[in-house]
Order: sequence, then structure tokens, then C-alpha cells
Amino acid sequence: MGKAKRPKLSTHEFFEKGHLHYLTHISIDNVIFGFHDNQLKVLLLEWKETHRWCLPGGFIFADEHIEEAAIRSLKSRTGLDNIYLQQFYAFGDPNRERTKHGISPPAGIKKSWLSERFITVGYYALVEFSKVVPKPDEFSESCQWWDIEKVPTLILDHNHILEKALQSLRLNLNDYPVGKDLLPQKFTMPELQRLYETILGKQLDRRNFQKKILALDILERLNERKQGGAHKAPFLYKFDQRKYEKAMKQGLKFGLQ
Amino acid sequence: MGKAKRPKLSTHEFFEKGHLHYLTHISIDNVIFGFHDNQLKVLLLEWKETHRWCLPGGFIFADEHIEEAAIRSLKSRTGLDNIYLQQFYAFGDPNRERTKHGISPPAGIKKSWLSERFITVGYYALVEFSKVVPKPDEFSESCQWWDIEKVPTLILDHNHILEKALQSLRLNLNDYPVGKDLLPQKFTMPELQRLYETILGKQLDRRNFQKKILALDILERLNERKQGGAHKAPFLYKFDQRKYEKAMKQGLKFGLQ
DNA sequence: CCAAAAGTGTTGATTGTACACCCATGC
DNA sequence: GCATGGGTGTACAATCAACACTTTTGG
Repeated sequence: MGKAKRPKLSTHEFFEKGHLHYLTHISIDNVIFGFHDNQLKVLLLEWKETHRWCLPGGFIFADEHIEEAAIRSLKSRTGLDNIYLQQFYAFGDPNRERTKHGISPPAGIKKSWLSERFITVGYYALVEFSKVVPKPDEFSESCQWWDIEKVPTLILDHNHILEKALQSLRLNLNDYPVGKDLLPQKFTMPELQRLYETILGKQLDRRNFQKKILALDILERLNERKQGGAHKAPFLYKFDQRKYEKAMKQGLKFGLQ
Repeated sequence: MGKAKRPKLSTHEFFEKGHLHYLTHISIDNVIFGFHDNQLKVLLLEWKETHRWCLPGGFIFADEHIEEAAIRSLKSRTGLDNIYLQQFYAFGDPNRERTKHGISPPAGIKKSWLSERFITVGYYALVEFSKVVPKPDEFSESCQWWDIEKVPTLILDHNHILEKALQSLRLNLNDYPVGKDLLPQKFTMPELQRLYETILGKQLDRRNFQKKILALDILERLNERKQGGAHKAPFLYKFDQRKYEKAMKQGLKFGLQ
């Protein structure tokens, strides 16, 4: 059960001998959502040579749990750590090979394991924007937050993967609480509402939203108000850790009695 | 785009040279639910030599869409055709190797591609019990419906996969209509109710159930009654194809206004 | 006629939705 | 003072859950 060798490969070794360490034909792509300035953001990497953008993904070591691989690859490519990743779909179209707009092996390597067809498993996560200090890895020119509305054309089918992640997130919003990882520890009701509005892409009634959220019984109102705003100071809330986790496990409601 | 060679391999070829035709390290497992005698059933295969039971699964040809592979493998292993399969999860624990309780290569083959670690993608489907004539393939002794409550210990982590499929099905029940593929074309309200009760594992109120289901506006009541029962003859219903498909696409309800 | 299953309707409680009113803050 | 955002409450509508009554059928 002990974790076997997880060697650090040079770029050349990675292309030429990666298949000796990683599972072939399977990759991981992470869709990392953040929230800032009333905008839903997604974290993207920029390739060094082509300057094309992509989702931060990676590969699975031969003895590694796929979820472990998702967490590890996210950390190594963006610096993000301690993040709960939610699997949402496995993409299995045969016409999404890496050669097209993806990684090209460096000169001197004719045929790499990376040129073959890959099935990719998608994970998404919600992270607190301000906590994140993205650090691009050696392959990447930069690692940046993009406005979800302004995402450029990505490599391969990454736009499609992003779309599907967003769809899964929206569906989940009705069954599971959201916000704990997207907002600072202390937040205001309007802030939480903006988050929901942004994810759902529609306006919600301020008063009804408050009632509904409080009825879920997962928030705790603090005896503090958020100062410094231009208007009346709103109360601060935080998630009740225990109740939040319970709701995460059991879901928020059950249909049919 | 044309479908490339999909050769028919002998058993020996399959173990020794399968990796030349199929993607390595990745498999598919199908969980086929049926409904009969007020019981939820699942379709299982029995291995010829070990007599152990498993889910009908398979592998992906190098140029094949994963969903296509799910459909093809289901057909070749059980005879079932024209079935909508729903992907629900990718299982990526490294400790689920085929050698343990799974396929063993025949004598004479030391190391097969099948002995290596596999990630499996799970699909489930709901089928009309009476329409199905399961036909086991060459590897299998038999192909049979099992009562969901009486499923034996399966190979590998197949019990876990089945559990997760059932969980996904239950969650889906609240967001999407179910029944079209589990019941005969014409069915009665009590029959539909038994189906829901069986999947959810709890009793529902007859009158409220009827109101709720009819409110979904996906059923059409026929001018016929089911004759032959011991008591008052219940009406027959059928699904409205167009409305059913619309509900399938859009979901049945949307939270938060 | 009786038991069991099925069709239909009623009621009170809960929840959802659309509002109105008042309070605090900066300009 | 006033525009803007925030806290709280109310009224009506829609939905849900519990239950009663009637009809049909085989024995």
C-alpha cells in the first residue's frame, strides 16, 4: 500500500519514457472555479511555446488512485493544495488526440505515448479566490484566472469539458450546499447571493434567498457586521462545519415524501 | 472517422494480443437494472471456470468512443441491444487488479495486459425485464437476473460499483423521469408506483403519488383498463414520447425560483 | 355481501413568491 | 435629504401530506 516511486522526470524523459511510469490512454483534467468581483472565474494554464490555454490536468501514476492523481496534478501544475475535487464525467471521444492542438513532442522524438488517444476524467473544485496564489509549472508560461464569460478557445475539447463542469455544478447546487470553499470564512448574505446568482446565471430575490438559505440550517450568524461598505453594514456569517458536512453527505432534500 | 477494424479475437489472442486492439488500463462496466415481480433486478454474468459472478463489462477499441464501447460490449456479452446507457462514475482505485478475483490468463501466458491495473468507467441502464432475452457470451456460463437484495459477492469491486449505480439512479429519480424503459409500453399507475417504491426502498401514498406523477405531464391515460386482475381494473397509461424526452433533457424542476 | 384494490376529492400544513416597510451609510 | 443597499415581516398562491369516500371485481 506504500506509495511507490513518483520520479521527477525531465521534459525529454517525460515525453519519451512517461509511459513507463504513468497509465497510458488516461488523463485527468481539473476545472477550478473561483469567485471574485461578482464574476465566476476559472483557472487556466498557458502553454509555453504555443501560448494556447488549457485546463490544468495531468496523468496517473501506475499505482496511484485516480483521485490522488487529480489532487497531485493540480498541485504540481498550479500550486493549489488542500482542495476537494469532485469527479463529474469521463470524456471518451476518440477524436481528441493530443497532437491536434495539444502537446507536441519535442524534436527528435517521433512517436510519444502522448500522441495516442486519451480518455480524460474530469474533476471540478470550488476555491476561495483570494487564498489562491497560482504558480505555473515548468511547461506553462502562466497560470491565470479567467472570467467564465471570456474564456478563449482552449486546446482539444477543453471548452466542452468546462461547459460540462459548469452544468454539473449547477445541477449540484440544488442538491448540495455550495459556498464553503468559494467564499472567505466570514461572508455576508449578499455575497453568498451573488455567488448563487453567478453560478445559476439569473437574479434571485434578496429576501426569499435569505429565508431559503437560513432554512437549510447550515449557517451561523456572527455578532459582527461587514464594515467599510458604502451603505448599511451587513451581518457576517460562517458555515457550521458539522452541519455543512452532514448536508454534503446526505443532500439537502429528498423528493417524493 | 470510418470505423476501423474490430477484429474477432480468439480467447488466446484476446489475452495475448488484446492490448494491440484495445486501450490498456481502462475498462467499462455496465449495471443493467430490470424490474419484475415488484423487485428490482440486476443482470449478472457467471464466469465459466470460476463460477463467480460479475457485471457485464468490456474494453474499448483504440478508435472507439467510450459510449459506443459500452453499448457494444453490453450487446456482445449479454445480447442486449438498443439500450440507453448512462455514465455515472469512473472507478480509479489502484487495488482492483483483474488478477485478484477476476480474469486469469490461460496457462501458457505469463503476463497479460489484463493483469495490469484498470480504471473502469461505470454505465447504468434501465430495461424492460420482459423484453430482454439474455444470452451469455463465450466466456460466461450464464447470464441471469438477480434480485437486487440477493446479489452474491461479485468479483473485484463490482459490488461497490453496483452500489454506486443504485445511488446515482436514486438521485436521478428526483430530477428526471424514470420508468419508460423499465415498464411495458402500457402500464398501470400501481405498477409505476411499485417501481418507484422499489427503487427508493420505501412506501409511497397511492393517491399523492398519482397526483404528483400526473402533474409532471409526461403520461397519457389510455381508454383501456388492465383486465384480469383480481379487483377493480386499473387504467392503462403510456409515456408521451415527446414530453418524456423534453423532461429528460431539461430535468423535472429547478431549484431557487 | 365482503375484502381488496382502484378512482376521486378534501383539508390543513408547509413552502414558495411577490411584495412593503424601516434602518443605516455616504455623498 | 436622498439614493442605495440591507434587515425584517406579511399576504397570497402553490404545493405537500394525510386521510375519507366511492366504485369495481372475484369469490
